[in-house]
Amino acid sequence: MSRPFDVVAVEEKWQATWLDEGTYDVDNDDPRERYYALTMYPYPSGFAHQGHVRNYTFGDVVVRYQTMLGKAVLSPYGFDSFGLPAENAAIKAGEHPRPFTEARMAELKTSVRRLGAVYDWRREVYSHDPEFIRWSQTIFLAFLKKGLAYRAEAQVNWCPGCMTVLANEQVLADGTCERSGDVVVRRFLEQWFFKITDYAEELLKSLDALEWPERVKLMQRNWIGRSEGVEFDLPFAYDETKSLRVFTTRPDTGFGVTYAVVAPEHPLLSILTTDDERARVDEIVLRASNTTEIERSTNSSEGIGLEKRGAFTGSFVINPFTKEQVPVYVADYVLGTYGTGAIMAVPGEDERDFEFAKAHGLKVVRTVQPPANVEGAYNGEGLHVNSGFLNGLDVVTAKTKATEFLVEHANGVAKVNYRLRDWLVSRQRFWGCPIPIVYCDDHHIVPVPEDQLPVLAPDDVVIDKTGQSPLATHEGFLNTTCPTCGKPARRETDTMDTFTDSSWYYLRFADPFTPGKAFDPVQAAKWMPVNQYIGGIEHAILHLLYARFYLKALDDIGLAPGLPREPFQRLFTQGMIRFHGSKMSKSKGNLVTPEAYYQTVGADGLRLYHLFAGPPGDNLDWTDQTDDVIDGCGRFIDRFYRLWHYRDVHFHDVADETDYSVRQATHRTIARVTNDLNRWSYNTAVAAIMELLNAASKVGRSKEGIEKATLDEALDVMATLLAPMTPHITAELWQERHPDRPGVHQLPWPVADPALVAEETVTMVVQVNGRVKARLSVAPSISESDASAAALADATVVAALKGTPPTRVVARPPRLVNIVT
RNA sequence: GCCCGGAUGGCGGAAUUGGCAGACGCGGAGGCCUCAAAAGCCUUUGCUCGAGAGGGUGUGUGGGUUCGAGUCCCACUCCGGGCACCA
Repeated sequence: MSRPFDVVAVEEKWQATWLDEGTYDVDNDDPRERYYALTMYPYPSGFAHQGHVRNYTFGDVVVRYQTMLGKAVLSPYGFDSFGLPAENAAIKAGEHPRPFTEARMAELKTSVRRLGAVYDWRREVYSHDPEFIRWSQTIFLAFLKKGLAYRAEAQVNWCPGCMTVLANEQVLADGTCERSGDVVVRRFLEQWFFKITDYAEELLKSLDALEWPERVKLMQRNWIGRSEGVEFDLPFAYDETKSLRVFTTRPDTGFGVTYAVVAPEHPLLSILTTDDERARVDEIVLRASNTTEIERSTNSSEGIGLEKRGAFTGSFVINPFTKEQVPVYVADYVLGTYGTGAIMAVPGEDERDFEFAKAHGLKVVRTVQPPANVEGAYNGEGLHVNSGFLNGLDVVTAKTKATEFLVEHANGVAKVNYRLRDWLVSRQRFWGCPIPIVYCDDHHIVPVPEDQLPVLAPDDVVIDKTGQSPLATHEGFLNTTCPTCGKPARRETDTMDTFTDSSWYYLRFADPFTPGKAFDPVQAAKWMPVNQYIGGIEHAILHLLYARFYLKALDDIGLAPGLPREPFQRLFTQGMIRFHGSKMSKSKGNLVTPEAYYQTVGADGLRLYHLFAGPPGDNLDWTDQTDDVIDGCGRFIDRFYRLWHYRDVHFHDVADETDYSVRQATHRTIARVTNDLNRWSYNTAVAAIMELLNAASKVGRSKEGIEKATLDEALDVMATLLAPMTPHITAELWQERHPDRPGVHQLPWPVADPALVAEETVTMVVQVNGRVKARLSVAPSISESDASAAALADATVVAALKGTPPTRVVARPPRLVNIVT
């Protein structure tokens, strides 16, 4: 592309200006109305790719637009710089992860600056900064003190090859480790947890008030998984003083309980198991303990070996509804970690119970009358049958009655259960925030005193290819003394999940200035909550849930007084970029870097493309046509540049009707673009400005020409509207024409003149039997009868009617009249 | 399997409340400028019948509600995403 101006020079000039002058630095005591715009801080993966470009373009439009609306906009930048990829890359290169990570940070920083995205760089944070680590550890210890952090034995995915715990995502579908290929086993390990389950109800309830995409809220609701039911006792048949406690959401189906099931991990299992059955039960328990949860579920979805996944224990319990004895089974389809780890099985109304009953020849009793032709389990609405005192009742009523019955006769208690589990934060990794704990033989778990924080990982670690946690083998780090008694002690060698860093970084951004504090709540409160959070949909659950939990917990332990309990008021999730159909990512080697485009269409052209290509929330396909569209965006900027310099424009002196129509278009564009920006419809905002340029250009270049003031107004408005989107060229052109005025980005956002937005005449469509026959120009205030009369008087309409009298005339003035014959 | 979202020209997409389908852009066709090209500019472009005026048809498929449906309802197909034994 040949451009009418030097793109690179213009863009570099303004990038330097914004950076040197700190144009977008904001102080905590700024008197203007506040706006906190935050783009999720990135994992530093090197130079930016199109996903970053898209992300930071959207963020930058928000920052610049809100600034022009007169607000003090907080726009910080930082790095989620701990994490597995750096550790793995460092192992591969035989390097320490820090220089590796910092080199990638420098690269990404170069990229975002070159894009023209503006930040208050004084507030930059990164997770591996010793100061950030200090406060992450302080928060951990505060959680510990208030009982929100605890240590417990947990079943984890353990890779024997890597000698470490794996996250579920790191275990492949066939149950092997994604890195070493070893078969992953389940293992009990002492691990640190955060008590996020204490907040399940609040996390669920306060979702309602958030201006987030509904699907993200829905995903979180499902993840939390609230369910209401009853917990009650099934007495042992041989000894009614003992009982098996179960949880159900369907107490109304109690008459259909034909067996009970306990999880392989259930504490009463050995008591329930008779000698005759012990061998078969042990087999189930062994199998379950060697199988990951992923495998367990894979088996079920493929329907493999249900009869092998459970066995009779030899014992019976009494169904409190029927007083009948029912057998107790052990099966791995019941989870030890949910509810009471035991269930009442109702094969008539529960599909899993039905399948299991079929495989084991157990009795099936229907308690809710299903519609005709239902074969298997039926869990829908219906009237109760075979259910004693519940017969004839609908499900809701029967639930209430059955709950009352269980409360009275079976130690029943109404109970709410959540699918959400406590957050396991221990990672057997090196490149993360060390957990600040010391283990002493006498004093057990001892927190590292605050004046000894931060606990930093030593630099001279050997990171070799075994993948063994380097901290556990580093004698100098591992061996310490007990802060309480001074005797030799061991340090905790696990690090924290990196999601802990991203759970509070937004608070540090709000106030990284107050010495001796992670953040001063009074200062942070000036910015919080984040008004607009922008990021990828892949963080819909974990990051956004953990961050919500953190802020609530910080408030409850007294570290965040006066702050809101929700961090992110408005959330926007942008779509992914796909490259010929598959996800664009570094690991797939299909990155399209922005560098080449900076030379041709510039950052402005590339930004315009990302804004124009489609709805910001939709996925974007990078195809063979993409470069053509990007060139088109560059051409648009060039056409704007030429019109700005009156290229081929003719002027006339006295404004006429055509000029008036240009003025109308100008003000209507202000209204449209403002509305579009507020509703995240950047693609239509760009289209509206293109239309205005087309219209002004057409009139200006016509033989009759244009009045200068009219064209200048249109051009100034276009520059202002484009300023958040294509900041470089608009800043340059504005400075050129208005050297004495403030820069375009310091201007107030334009306001449309209502008189020019209002329409004097509108096109009214006349239909005959729903087909358009005529278009009439009418006043917007036209009455129903006038509209009908005008329609019926139209010659084309009369011709189309061919004398047939209308049976009905539907008038919807001023847009439409439909004549029905 | 369950739960969500989506399907509009050759392509990306627009149509905010049920009221002119296809804004804007890409691509295509024709033209102007030029010795020629690039760049730029102009015209045109859903499909189809017609020389034309004009007509028919058209928003994944089938049905429905309505004077009127891309938009609402029912059933289905395909695509994308989330969860995956949570009792």
